[in-house]
Amino acid sequence: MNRLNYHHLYYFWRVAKQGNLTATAEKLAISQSALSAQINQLEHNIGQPLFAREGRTLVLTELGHTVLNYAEDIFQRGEELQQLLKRGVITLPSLRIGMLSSMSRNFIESFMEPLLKGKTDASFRLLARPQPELLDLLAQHQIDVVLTNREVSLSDDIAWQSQLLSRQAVSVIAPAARCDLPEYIDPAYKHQRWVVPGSASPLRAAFESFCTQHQLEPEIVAEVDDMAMLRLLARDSGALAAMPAVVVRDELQSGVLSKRFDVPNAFENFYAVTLKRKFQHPLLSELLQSPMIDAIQQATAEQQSDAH
Amino acid sequence: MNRLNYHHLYYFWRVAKQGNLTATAEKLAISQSALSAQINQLEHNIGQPLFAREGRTLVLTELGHTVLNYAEDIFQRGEELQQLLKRGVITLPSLRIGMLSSMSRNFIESFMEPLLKGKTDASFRLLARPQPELLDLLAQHQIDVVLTNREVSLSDDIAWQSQLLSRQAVSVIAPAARCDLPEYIDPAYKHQRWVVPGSASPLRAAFESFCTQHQLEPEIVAEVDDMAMLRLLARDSGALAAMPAVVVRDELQSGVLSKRFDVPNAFENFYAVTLKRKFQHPLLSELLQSPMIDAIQQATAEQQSDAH
DNA sequence: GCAATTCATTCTATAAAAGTGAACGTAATT
DNA sequence: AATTACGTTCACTTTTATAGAATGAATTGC
Repeated sequence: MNRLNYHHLYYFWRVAKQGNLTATAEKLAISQSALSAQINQLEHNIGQPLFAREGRTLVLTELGHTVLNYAEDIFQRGEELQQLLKRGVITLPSLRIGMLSSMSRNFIESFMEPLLKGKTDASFRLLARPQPELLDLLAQHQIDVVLTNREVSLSDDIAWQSQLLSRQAVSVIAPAARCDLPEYIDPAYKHQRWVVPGSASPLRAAFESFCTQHQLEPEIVAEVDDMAMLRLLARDSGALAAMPAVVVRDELQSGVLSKRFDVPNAFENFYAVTLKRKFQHPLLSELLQSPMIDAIQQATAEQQSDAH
Repeated sequence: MNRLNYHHLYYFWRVAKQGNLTATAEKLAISQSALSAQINQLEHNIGQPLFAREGRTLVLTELGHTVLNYAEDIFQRGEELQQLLKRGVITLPSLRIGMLSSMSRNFIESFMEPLLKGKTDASFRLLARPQPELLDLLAQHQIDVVLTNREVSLSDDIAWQSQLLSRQAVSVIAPAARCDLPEYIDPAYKHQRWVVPGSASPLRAAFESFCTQHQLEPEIVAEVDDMAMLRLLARDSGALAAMPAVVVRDELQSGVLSKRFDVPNAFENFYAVTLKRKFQHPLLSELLQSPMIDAIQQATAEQQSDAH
């Protein structure tokens, strides 16, 4: 390998982010043959493939992912420079946050609090998608962080970095009209109508095991994957709900709903998943070490030791 | 400006660091005419000069310095990538430390302590030079940090960042044979032989004013700019010495020398000067926030409040 | 299951770029 | 005043990038 050709690397960066040669060629306003040739040259110089040609699509190899990480650092900084040269000021790029569709909006909101009331002038973008798509976007550096309540499984060629942000107990939530129900498990709960998380959720499993243990025979009115939806149903269906209290924070405060008790040993975990990279978006670094996170983690630690 | 040409930028980087077109062209194994043309194109694309042609030399403009900062981030990361691709491992580049020749070696050593006994496998390079040369090297990104006891004056086009590391009291140091001398200012000090810092040093000024104030009439045996030399003279000349205690830390500990008292309101400041950059060498970040620095700064704060 | 479609690769010719070397212009040096 | 050091300019050559057409291989649609 002679000297790294930064234009080849630039093309690689664009293609790897896009995941598609034809579309990238169009964006770059060159022919796909040219683009293909340039990327081949890069691979040839390096001596190893960056893409695996699977069928008619390009998939990053492990090395490809590594190189993409570097390229991301290099060209993000380059884009910043270009902006500076054009406009005379540096504006931080938006922080791109991906959230799992089914997550609690309240949780997300409190996570982003420093951004909202921030002295920072930077903007952010937020998108809600299913988990696999989020991880794809993350791998391609289309987003900076994924907020999820599902653990990520380790992948061969991508170095995820997963930070536990918070651990919420699952609570039994009742409408105001049912606040006669006791604040502990009791035969009164034996035959009740419930709205519960979807069966894909670990919360649901915990709830089911809790029912079995205490011989509850719940009538499941609705099972819903989406926490925002679950919240509405908890509020409006008249049924009991099993869910993390944070989801209905506002309603608990206003008294529309009331929490009866926590389901023991049932937790929802919240994770921030990022790629292992040298240079993190400065706003993200701020969020991940914000005092709110510390508070949550401390509380989490207490919960855990309480559980003992 | 179309799209940033990274090869132009690369050449610019090399030339700006070297400060000389001909030599850079030779290193890059291209003709200087080619190099000149490429850099002209970069400037033409940007629309503004990056170098001022002063006589027969190239001097970075203010914009040039800004661009160099970005280029440094970009291509240092690129070099890392190349190394990874070639050797399969990432080894941190050496941390390049510039020290003012006249500084206390003990101070430098304690500053670098985390590096020496570090779990880190990274190496460092250390060079001692006069202040202006150090600042030049820093501006050209040839070194990562300058350790100095002389304040840096603000420059038009370079954004220095100067961090006060430590503040050392100036002490009166005596050979073991003279430890009969009192531990406070006393007529006994009126006629003594002294070795003292050179007249360029603020320490010397402080010492002189101290002498005037207490009507001492010192016989100056030697005045020396270099702290390492001063240390040797303090140890071997038999004369008293005015210097920061840290310089002769070892001798004080072993009892070869003894500290009589601190000269009031006379301090030597130690600064770490860096360029304002987004991505600092990781080892440097470590050093600048090491517990040793905290300790020193705390002690400094106490000294300062003591002085009140 | 066969055409149509999508997406990447390969090949050749051409256009664009980066490169050389000699000549030139200035400032500093002797 | 001659020499040297260093950067620029110019005419020319070499290298590299690109377009476009042809090819191949995997999906998609009927």
